[in-house]
Amino acid sequence: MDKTYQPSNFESKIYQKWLEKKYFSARPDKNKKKFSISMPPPNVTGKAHVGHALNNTIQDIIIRYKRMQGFEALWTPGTDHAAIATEAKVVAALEKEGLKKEEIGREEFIKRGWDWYKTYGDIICNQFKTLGISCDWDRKAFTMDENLNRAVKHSFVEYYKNGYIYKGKRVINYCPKCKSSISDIENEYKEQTTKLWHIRYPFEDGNGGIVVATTRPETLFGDTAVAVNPRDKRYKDVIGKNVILPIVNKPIPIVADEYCEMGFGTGAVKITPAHDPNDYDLGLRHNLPMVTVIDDDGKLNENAGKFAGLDRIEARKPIEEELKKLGVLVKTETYKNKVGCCCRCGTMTEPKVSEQWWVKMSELAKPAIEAVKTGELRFVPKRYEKQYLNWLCNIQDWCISRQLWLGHRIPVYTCENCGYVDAYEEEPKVCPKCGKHKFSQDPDVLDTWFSSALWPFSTLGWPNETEDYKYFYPTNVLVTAYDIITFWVVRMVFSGLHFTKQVPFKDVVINGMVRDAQGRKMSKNLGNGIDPMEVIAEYGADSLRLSLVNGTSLGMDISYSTDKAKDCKVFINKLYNASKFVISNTEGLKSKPLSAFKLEEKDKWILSKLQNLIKSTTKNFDKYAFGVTSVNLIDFTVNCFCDWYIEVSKIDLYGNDKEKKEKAQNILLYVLTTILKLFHPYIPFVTEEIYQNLPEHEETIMLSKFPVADSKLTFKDLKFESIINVVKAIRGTRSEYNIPDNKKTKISILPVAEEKLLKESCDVIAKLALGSQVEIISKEPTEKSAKISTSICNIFLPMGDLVDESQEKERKDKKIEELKFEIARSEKMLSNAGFVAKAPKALVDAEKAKLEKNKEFLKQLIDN
RNA sequence: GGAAGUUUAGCUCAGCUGGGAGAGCAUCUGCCUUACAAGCAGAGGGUCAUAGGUUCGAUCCCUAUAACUUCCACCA
Repeated sequence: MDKTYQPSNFESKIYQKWLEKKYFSARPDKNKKKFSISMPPPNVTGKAHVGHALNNTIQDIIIRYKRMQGFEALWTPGTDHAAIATEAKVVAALEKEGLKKEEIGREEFIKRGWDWYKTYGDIICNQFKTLGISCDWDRKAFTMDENLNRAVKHSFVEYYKNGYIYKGKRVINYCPKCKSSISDIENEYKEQTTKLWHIRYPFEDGNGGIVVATTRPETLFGDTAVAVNPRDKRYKDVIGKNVILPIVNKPIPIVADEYCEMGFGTGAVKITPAHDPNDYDLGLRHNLPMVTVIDDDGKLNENAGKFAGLDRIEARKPIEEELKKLGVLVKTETYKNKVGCCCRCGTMTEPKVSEQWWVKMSELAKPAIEAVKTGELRFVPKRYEKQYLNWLCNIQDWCISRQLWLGHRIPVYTCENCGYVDAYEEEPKVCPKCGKHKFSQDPDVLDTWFSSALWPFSTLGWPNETEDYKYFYPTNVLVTAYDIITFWVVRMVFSGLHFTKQVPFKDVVINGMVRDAQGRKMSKNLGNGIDPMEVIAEYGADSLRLSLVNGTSLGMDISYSTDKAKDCKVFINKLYNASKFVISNTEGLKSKPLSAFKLEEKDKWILSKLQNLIKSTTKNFDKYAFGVTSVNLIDFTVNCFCDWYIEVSKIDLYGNDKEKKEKAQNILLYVLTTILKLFHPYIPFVTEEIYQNLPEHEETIMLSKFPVADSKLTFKDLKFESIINVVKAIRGTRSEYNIPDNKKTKISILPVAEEKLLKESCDVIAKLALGSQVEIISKEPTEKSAKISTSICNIFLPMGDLVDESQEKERKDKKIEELKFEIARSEKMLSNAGFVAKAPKALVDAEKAKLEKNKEFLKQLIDN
């Protein structure tokens, strides 16, 4: 082993070995229980970020834990083609070459897409590998793979034949930059400061009129009515009349509709059915014509007259000028509102009437709601089920068509001869209606989430009933961030329930978002993103992994800075060094069962604590409470094992008693091995590295058996605790007297209880409390000493003239005060009739015992 | 407008079914003690956001308030 912990020396080597030995691979095995996870597939658009690292670390902890418990543990990795995002990247790459996608054509563009998928898919997967995650890479899937495409087509056709998919015209969100429709959840509302234009629409005689307030003057050309509230007295008399649409000079009606809020603006709204979802509905109610004024590029079209060709936003200024000129611009005011933006590119989306493919949601949503209500599907933490239910209970139909080239093409074909339209899993050869052979396929592709929705089962071979599918499906747990509950979790659940009649996973574990040290979102604009690869390069993958989960609680956001990885590296270094100590002192050891040895108090202490640690680790892992578990593991390693047991063990290791030495070696090795195994899911590399250097070990730690608590190694009444207290008391007093650690002192102990224990522990006390000599005495020494009282003994540090009488008195008085306070507190509690009557008996008894003990201690203190 | 979350040490956060407030980092003091100076030992530091309530007992449960965050819906 290296002198110091240097992760880069072994991490990639170990990973390579794991891969070669196929430790990650899982195959159906009837003799074992299975445990399966499908990895949320990262997009092939970019590099891994810290969020991926967190998400994958959690999954890896789970899967490694289960694998060590003997489950046939499958973790399926893969990537997502992210239709819209990838298309944008490929378009941008083309632009650099001075090309447009139309110029190279659909086929060539798709080819370029595949180059992209390959390159970036490999990049992100390789980055994931450096994290040390143990997914079965041989099963790596991609949402555009042929078998997944088959699953997409199969499910589409199934939905289609059963009437869940339909084509419909309505207002959708259209991104003029991506040149595609997007679904409602992809439309993000962002606050902006703009103007509110108050425009007068004159009556037909050219006088008066109605003033409307709008944030979108450029849609004026598409106005086909002005609406007012029917109960609005101000406009009672004008309903049914016409006003003249300025610039266009066209009469449009004033209609009455509850949609108008009387209190807002002037109470009158211009209605543009082609460019606003609410206006569209209102238009339908009032039978209004629809006039489209903005084209697919976001520019005004011929209906805007001389403004045609202008960008929708840029057109505002000249339109304002024109309105001013016409004398119909009443006023403008600054105004804050929210506008829909494309979640991929941030461009303001354009509500647009168009014909798209939809999935009818109301029926599909029902079983998905039930699954949570019955507990078949469980969210951890539970509160996230509200987000899920809230969305599903108010669900709208899902717009699944995208006007893109990358992605799964919609398998709907039209017979060019008779016009018969249908969905087909395989490209149709013969028209079932007319028998002719020429078809045209729908040009659109599917929303990327359509294929992701099938992920947990399509990656296992569905729609075929493969062995994998039968054995591993449904998966056990899904780990994902809360931001895609609606995008993805919901859709997997209803798709899974519909197609496989089962929930695709039992537990949904929600991890938080990783933010920067100030709690801000990591973003390119702020430049505050942390590259996990850089963290790994500097501190190692184990440190990164541990730093992302240690001390966190599930579902909470994490403010991350690389300092955390540094802190973890410091700890791992500690573990590494402790291991080196154990290994160098157990060379060639043939271990024996610990029952073969006569255990002392210190041994019982560490062994009992370890059994409790095993129990709590298992319990917490089963609850997905990884944050608290690693804190406990670190605490035990540092504060029990390193600080006390290792130090104490040196007495036996370097002493002359052979049996004691062998016992110490066995216990050290057992405790270390157990710690390594408990820690392995968090820090797989370093634990494997150390494990391989142990005098006894199996082929790999990752397939070794996860520790189980041994009741034979669990003891009650851990007396070593009082020795620890003695040591701490001496150390404290030494520090009080400013005795430097390089100066040892004589320690005399006058027992008041546990005399045998104290006698046996003289060497321990000498070692840990820097005693030049430790003696058990039967009466107070005559030498001038500092005196320390503990519950089992009085301790004397003979220091001659250094002893400060007032300090001594102060310490004694302080201790007496403390005890008196404690006693008063206990007496108060016990004299409270309510407490004695209602509190649990064990608690009352414990309080009584404590009171007695303290009273005795106090008496002893005062008497001496 | 609807919903959820957060508020605990200087900082970042833990705190399981209500029974004496914890960690890491930072700070101060002393030590190169043969696993570790990336270390060891000791110390200081908190009205658990505020106000009520329930309870023998509240950081924890309930109500209200304040600040911040997130999700959903969205007013021209």
